[in-house]
Amino acid sequence: MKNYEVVWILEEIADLLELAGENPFKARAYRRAARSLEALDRPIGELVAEGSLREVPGVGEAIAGKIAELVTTGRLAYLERLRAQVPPGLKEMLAIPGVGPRLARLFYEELKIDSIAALEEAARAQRLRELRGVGAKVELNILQGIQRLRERPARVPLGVVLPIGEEIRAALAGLPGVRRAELAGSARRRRDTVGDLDFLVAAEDAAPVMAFFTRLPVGDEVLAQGEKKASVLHRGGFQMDLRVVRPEEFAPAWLYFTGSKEHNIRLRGLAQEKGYKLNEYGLFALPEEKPVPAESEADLYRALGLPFIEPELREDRGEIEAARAGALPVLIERRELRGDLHVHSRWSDGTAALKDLKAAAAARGYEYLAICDHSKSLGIARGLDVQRLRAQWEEIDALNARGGVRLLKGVEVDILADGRLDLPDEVLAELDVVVASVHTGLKQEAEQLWRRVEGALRNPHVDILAHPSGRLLGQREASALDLERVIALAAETGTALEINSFPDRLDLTDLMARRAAEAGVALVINTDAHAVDQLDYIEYGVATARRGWIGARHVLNTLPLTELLARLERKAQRR
DNA sequence: GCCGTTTTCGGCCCGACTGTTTTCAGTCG
Repeated sequence: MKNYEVVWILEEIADLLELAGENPFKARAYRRAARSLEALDRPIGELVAEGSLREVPGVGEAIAGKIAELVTTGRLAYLERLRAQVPPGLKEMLAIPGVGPRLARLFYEELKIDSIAALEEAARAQRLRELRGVGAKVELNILQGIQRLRERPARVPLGVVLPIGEEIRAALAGLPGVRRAELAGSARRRRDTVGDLDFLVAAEDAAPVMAFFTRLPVGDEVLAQGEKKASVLHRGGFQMDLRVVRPEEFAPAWLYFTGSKEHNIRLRGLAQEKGYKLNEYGLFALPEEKPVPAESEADLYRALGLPFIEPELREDRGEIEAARAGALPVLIERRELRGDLHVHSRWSDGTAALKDLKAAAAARGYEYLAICDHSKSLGIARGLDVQRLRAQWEEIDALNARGGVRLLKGVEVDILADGRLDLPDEVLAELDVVVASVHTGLKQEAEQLWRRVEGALRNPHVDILAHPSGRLLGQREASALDLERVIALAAETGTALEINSFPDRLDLTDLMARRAAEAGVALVINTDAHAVDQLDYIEYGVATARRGWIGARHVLNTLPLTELLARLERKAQRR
């Protein structure tokens, strides 16, 4: 059983406990355990086998017992009892904005409503308003909520919302009376997808900022509006939230609204231990609530006895413990990258000429750029055969003769459905960089996929496995390939794994990249750019790496050119 | 259900907004 399957089940138990009207702290305990296990860097089965499950924060005797049952038998009697007790439709109702466990339960107990469809019908028939605490407005909101649920895109890729967020942030920052405007929430933490875009503004007078925000041309509908807080639905279907605070409240507010929720809960717990109260307005010494001065987030962390924690780490995935122990990682920064090792040109399905890519790389301060066009089997992408590949080398040599950014001869060679590579070894041996990837047969069984990838990893000429899971955000799930096995073999063979920066890939994910780095696997942050401007996608790959606790020492394309080439050569010579 | 330089029992993060209410419950983040 996969870790994420255990996590889902614990979350389902939490939902069901809430719907059953159980002690809410019990449900929270299951959620906390789920969060801890999500961040675990080992298979849960191993912990069960060695009896160390209870060392995981939030996992006590009862939950450990249930996980053990689940992992060893594949079933959980407790869950089955809960499922039998709570109709499945109640859980589905929780997805409707404005419907929580109490309302779902009320609808079921009083009106026997056990599905979204039945709820919609009852709301239309105006039967919900008969219930105590429910009026016409709630009924209307539920109908709109159901509508929105059907229309809304799930979470939106970071690469889509971040440019929008930055533009609006800049506009807010330019308003008269605004001292500061920043992104917060999951966009600031650089999660791969963003549910809603959060803005925080420091201003003495909130009214003009609220007025501007609720009348943005890109806004479709104002969902909520108070004196200092508003929510607007963006035309793209995602929600945008604004908070306006007084300038002296900015630091605690930014900390608070950046989250994650789980990180905040831990910080508040630490504050309590130290005799403080922490909220979005500041840190206060109890019992008289005397404010503790803090001009920055770093001041607040310091008051709690911690060093500054980078936003990308704030997920309660061990960063609090690491901070307390003085063991926070030094995270990679974009300027540390000396080149991009996976770029397409006009030679296959890219749009840019080699000379323009070279100029663009120079403009970004790079030392090298690997041209990795597709190999011939990818006909749809005008993949290169040996002859055209050699012709491309001539152009590369001519450009390199002029000095400046060094173009590396590379290829993105297809791992064919039968496991062979799409180019002969003797050709691969002549290249500076070989990136291998699976583009077809992504729906194969895990074992079949594994045999294909295993062959590529064991090939002495393959330097990098690109976009290992094959996922496309919002379009295609990760393949069944067992990435734990890939990581183990990549470590053994000295093959690097790619963090692909393309906004709908971000593959490896933050968590998998972290596991790979911890297993001693070298990582490469690439864009997979098919156009000049896409070289800037590198920002999202760097963000993913940072969320994976990764520093420059784990990443091959931080190496100077000669060291990089020596490192790539080393694998080929291991045989 | 978890957890403990106050604690093995009694707590468990905290506030804004909304809607239905005459003082608060539910939801959300």
